[in-house]
Order: sequence, then C-alpha cells, then structure tokens
Amino acid sequence: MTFMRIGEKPEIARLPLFRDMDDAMRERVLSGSFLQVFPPQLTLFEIGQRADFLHVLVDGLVELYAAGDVRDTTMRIVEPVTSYILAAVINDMPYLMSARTLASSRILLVPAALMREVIKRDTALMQATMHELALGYRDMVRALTDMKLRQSAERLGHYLLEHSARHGDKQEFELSGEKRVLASLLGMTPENLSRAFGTLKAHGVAARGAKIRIEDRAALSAFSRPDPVPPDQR
Amino acid sequence: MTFMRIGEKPEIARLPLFRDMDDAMRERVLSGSFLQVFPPQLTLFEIGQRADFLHVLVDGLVELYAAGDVRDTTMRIVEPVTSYILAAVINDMPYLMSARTLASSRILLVPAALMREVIKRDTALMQATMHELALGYRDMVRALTDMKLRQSAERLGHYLLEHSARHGDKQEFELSGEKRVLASLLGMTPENLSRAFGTLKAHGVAARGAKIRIEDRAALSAFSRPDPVPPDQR
DNA sequence: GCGCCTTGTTGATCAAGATCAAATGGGAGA
DNA sequence: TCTCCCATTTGATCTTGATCAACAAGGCGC
Repeated sequence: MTFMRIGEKPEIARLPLFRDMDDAMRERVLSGSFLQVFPPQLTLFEIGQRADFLHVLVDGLVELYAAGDVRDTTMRIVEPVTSYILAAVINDMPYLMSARTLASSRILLVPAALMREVIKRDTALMQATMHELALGYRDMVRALTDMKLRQSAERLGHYLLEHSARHGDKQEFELSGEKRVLASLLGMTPENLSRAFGTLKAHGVAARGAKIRIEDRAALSAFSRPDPVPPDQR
Repeated sequence: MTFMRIGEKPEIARLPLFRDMDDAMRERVLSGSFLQVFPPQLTLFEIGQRADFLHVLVDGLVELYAAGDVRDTTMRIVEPVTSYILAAVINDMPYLMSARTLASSRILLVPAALMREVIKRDTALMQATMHELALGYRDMVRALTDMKLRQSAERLGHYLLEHSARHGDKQEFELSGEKRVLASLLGMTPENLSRAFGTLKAHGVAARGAKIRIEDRAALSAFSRPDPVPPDQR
C-alpha cells in the first residue's frame, strides 16, 4: 500500500461533487486526503464500521456488497472516477455495505470528519453533496423497481443497454469484472446469468465471453422494457 | 378538494427537515404552500411528471408506486408526518414514482421552485435536506438488500418487526391500509402474503385480519434475520 | 508445452413464488 | 338483521430461478 500526497488531480477537481466549490476549500480537502493504491480483492471496509473516509475511486474497480448470514449480494460496481458511500459519511453513520477492490485501484481517501467540516463551511460543496445524494437515491429507486418488476433475463438486457449508454453508446464493448459479480449485482446465480445470455441471443445480443455486441438495440430494448423515465443526466 | 392557508402548523415546523431553519424563512416556505385535503384513492401525481411540489403528508396515508407496463409495484407507504419525493424536487427532475392516497389525507404542498430557492438561501435547511436525502438513500439500500437476500416470509417478518419498532414497540398493533398494498410493497402477491402469515405462525406471530400480535419477538427476529446494522436513528 | 486451478457453461432436478380457480368472511348499506 | 360485495384466504398447478452435478475452457506457473 503506497501512500502519496496529491499534487494536482484535475479529474478529481472536475468531479460534480467538488467542481463548484471554493478553490481554497478544495485545496484544503485534497491536501487533507490520501491517494492510495490497493491490490485486487482487498477489503476496503466492512459493513457496520463507522464511516471514516469518503472514497473516490480514481482508477480501478470497486465492488460494494451487502452481507446476509447465508450469502452476499453485490449492490453496486463502482467505476472511475466516482465517489461512493457519501451518505454514510454525511450522516456519520455505519456503512450499510462492505467494499472490496476487484482490480488494482487508486482511491482518494477523504477523512469523513474533514468532509463534514468543509461541507458546513462551503455552500457550493453542500449543494453538490445534496445533488449527488438525490441522484444516488434515484439510482436506488431504479434498482429496486428493476428487481421487483423485471425478471432475470430482462434485468440483464436492461443492464447491457444502460452500460452501453454510459460508455458512449458503443454497440460492442467488454464487461469489466467477473461474471459472478455481475450475476450477484443483477440478483441471480452465475448459472442463470449464463442462461440469461442465452435467452438474449434471440433479442439482439451476441456474447462471446466478456465481449458483448448489441446487434439490435430496438429488439433488446423492447424485450427488457425500458424505464418510463429516461436515465438522469449527470 | 379544499384549499386552505396555513395558520400555524407546529407538527410541520417540528419536522427534522424544517426544524432548524430560520424562522422567517420557514414562514416564507409555509405561507407559500397549501394545505390540501384529498379523498382516498386519488392519484396525486404520475411517474414522469416534472416535480412541481414537495409533499408533506400531515394526516392520512399515501402510497408511492412505480409502474411497469404489466404490473405496478408499491415502493413506499408514507405515514404522517413525513415529507416525500424530496429527491425529485431538489434536482428538478421527473418523478420516478406515482403517488395515490390510500385514505383521506391532508397534504402540505410546497412549490418545488420555492423549496429550491429557500434551500439556496438557508444553510440550515440545506443541511437538513442533505441529511434527509442521505437517510432516504440508506432506506433504499436496506429495501434493496431486503429484496435480494430475504425470501418472502422473512421479508414479512422483518417488516412487522420494523413496523412495530417504529410505533413504540407495541407487541400488538393494526396494519394500516390493505393487505394487497402490503403484499406489493413486500414484492409478493396477495396470495403469498396470506401464506407468509401462515408461515409466521410458527415463528411467534399471531394475525387475525389486520390485527397483528408479536408473541415471540426473539423467534421472529431469528427467523427474519435482522439487518447487521440497526435502523438509523431519525 | 503440460497440467492445474479457476471461471464459466450446460444439464437435471428442486424449491419458491406466481397464477388460476374457488371458497370464505367481514363490513357497508338496505 | 340481512344481503351483497369485495378483500382475503385456501387449494391446485405452473413458471421462474436456485441448487446440485458434471464438464469445458482458458490462463498461469512450472
């Protein structure tokens, strides 16, 4: 684990969360934080711990998951550059999810107390935080309706469409991370994820290993019943 | 539909959302809002509409639900005194859920634009909003894990425990609203809700119609596998 | 290059929950 | 008090997805 001070991190400063805040304040936040490199498959924090850091994934891949006593379930796959567990940090409450790296990752760790303190002083940061939390809330509403209203192959289809849209609407792309994690995120077993890919062949999806090609976007969309409200602009 | 100005609404002023704000600002918000009475089974707004009002349920019962093309699903049952759809209002985005009254309800309607404007001016309100959104986010995280990790009878058991805890830990209480709505909230059919009550008989729950008595809290808790993190203090 | 170990896939069976159908029962209105 | 109506319950069957088992396919170290 390598520690390093942040010289200048333009991609972090450009994040919606920090973009509009006072420059001196931002400098204060960043200089009080650590940019740290973690190896793959490392647990970053556990459910139930008091939130000590706000995380910003700069590079790599992180999984957030919740644990029952029988099995775990993936709640979110975090891609760079994104902050996560903001809610626990804001309210100074225990994490509701655990986190682990899926790949070697560079993560900015902002001390939670520092974050809360600067939020109180900098209105722009507070507003951005509010905005971000509202977006996160809406994401969760969508995830819950997805779970309740779509069946498994439809969820996969919907995920592929959203994923493709988030990555520049390329019709061909590669899945990041393992399929078992994707299966857990989508609330199904790895076996059923395989079968779901099989089902989607008839609805415009060609999959070879991690390589996905959406050959008929309209058909896939019809099959997976898109949300009535289009995704939020971020 | 009766319109009325608000004279003084102490229970609204005491809400966490409005509690800490400047008195003059609060007066401005409240005097720009309407307290309105709606009959049961009335649609308050539809999914996809631009958020025009923040709602505060003062009295009655409201259901928030999301619609697929095949079936709907209940997302939340709002009890007084609580605000809802805060996220859509803050971000000036379309509602992700529709709302209908389940009983005759008195609702405070705060114009969304007014809300956003006052939030910008009053830091205490902004902070309270941020706090509230973070709590809402955490609620949704719990709801999603509930859906993914518990099976139906366990979800019911968990719901009964939480519901009872929210209402002063009484061991006997009455379910508000129809069971079909509860079934939809819990992500099951009414038929299976009945059967789930049957299953819970063996785990310390006596149910006669809407009357529920938790006879063995420990047994029910063991059966429904409580969250690893206790409910957030509000 | 070879074998091993992990990951993903395919097949067979099982369990949970949905659907369809019919009966029960409680409350509102006559 | 008596009906009628509608929510709920109960029963039977069907569908979806989970589980169990076995196999294929890479990727990596030796």
